[in-house]
Amino acid sequence: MDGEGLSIVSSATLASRCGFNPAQIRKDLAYFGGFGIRGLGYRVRELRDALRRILGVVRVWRVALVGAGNLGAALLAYQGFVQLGFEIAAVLDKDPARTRLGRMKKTEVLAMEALPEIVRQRDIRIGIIAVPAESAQEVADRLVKAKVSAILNFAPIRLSVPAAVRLRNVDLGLELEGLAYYLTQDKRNARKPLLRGA
Amino acid sequence: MDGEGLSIVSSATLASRCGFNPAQIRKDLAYFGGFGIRGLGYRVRELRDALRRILGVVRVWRVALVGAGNLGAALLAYQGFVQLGFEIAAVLDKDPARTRLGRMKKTEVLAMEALPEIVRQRDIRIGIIAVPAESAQEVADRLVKAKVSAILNFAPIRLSVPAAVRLRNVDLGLELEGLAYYLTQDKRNARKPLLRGA
DNA sequence: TTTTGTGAAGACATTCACAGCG
DNA sequence: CGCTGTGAATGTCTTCACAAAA
Repeated sequence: MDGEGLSIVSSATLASRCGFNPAQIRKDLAYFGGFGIRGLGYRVRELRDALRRILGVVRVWRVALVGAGNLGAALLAYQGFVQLGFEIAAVLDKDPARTRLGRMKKTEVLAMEALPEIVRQRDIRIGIIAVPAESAQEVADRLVKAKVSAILNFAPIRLSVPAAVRLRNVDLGLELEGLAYYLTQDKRNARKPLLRGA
Repeated sequence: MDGEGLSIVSSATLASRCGFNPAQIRKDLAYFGGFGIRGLGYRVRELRDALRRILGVVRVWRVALVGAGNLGAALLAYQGFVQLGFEIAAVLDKDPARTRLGRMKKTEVLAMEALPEIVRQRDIRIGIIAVPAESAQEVADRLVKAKVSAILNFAPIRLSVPAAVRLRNVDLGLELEGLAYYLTQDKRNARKPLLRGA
């Protein structure tokens, strides 16, 4: 909106732009401290800066990416991260030689053994798991031992980590399943007695 | 569980395995029709089959993947899909020649012009958007025009599509932001007066 | 005026606790 | 007995509606 030259925005506009209810927007923003102006709305820049601060995006978070296969390469190439204040400060792989990115992108791929050292040296706080399901728990354990505070997991498996470690899962298969569920509800697939029986 | 030789499972076991409350498990399963046995639990295979039917995973869903860059390649390589009943029946790209996968994987990359035809021919119902944010809305429009019923969007942008089309978003940046938010709450980053002011 | 911030109402979700059934 | 299925109780989230403020 700042780019569009808007300097003020109302909860109603925000709501319609992102598909929520205006009251929702106000409640949520007010929860963090009420930086709107009655009768007017929210100053766009001020709001943006406040949200950045709240989300913790003012500082740069250094991230360790574990798994340099296709998904790892995609994440490494993903532009969005930088803008949001994330820096992939290290890429590791069980087998650094046989990766999909080699030394392309000028990123050296390290062996897993280097993890504790590199996390400490580069003050890394977040780990991304982009390895197959089989090795995901082991990688998670290593990340925890290396003292990252948060993990973003792309492996389709439920990891167990200490409560103190923030864990977030992105399961691509589950996302598709969610869509499939709604599709089966629709017209075409008749509402057969779904349940019971073979 | 079937693989582990378990033939019966209780809501309590299910709950502890996936981190929910037993009552929650029972409520949710009962909502779809009550296929448990009182005093005993749920028959594992029966439950699995019922869930598959409910989720619509008994049939194979054909998917069109748009965008053959890094992310597209990662999705194409992702094993999990097949097992869940998804088949990437077509890969398209604005510029089929300059893709990250070329003709590797034996998957031919088609030009966008082929979309309507291929969707019809191969009975594709789901589209995956793995293109940069700039072109995502255009791709979405094309998918809608080609009559897919659902879209899984990986571009970091809010798409607008007709209500009849199921839309699901996976925003990698947002996932990280969520983690960052919790990290800022923790010990280290002191709870400075977050709000107001520059 | 206009639009925020917010109690109160309403909707929705989770959990409890127990009747009912195998 | 043991465990499901389910009303009732509790808790949480969303929306309404309006006083307060610019």
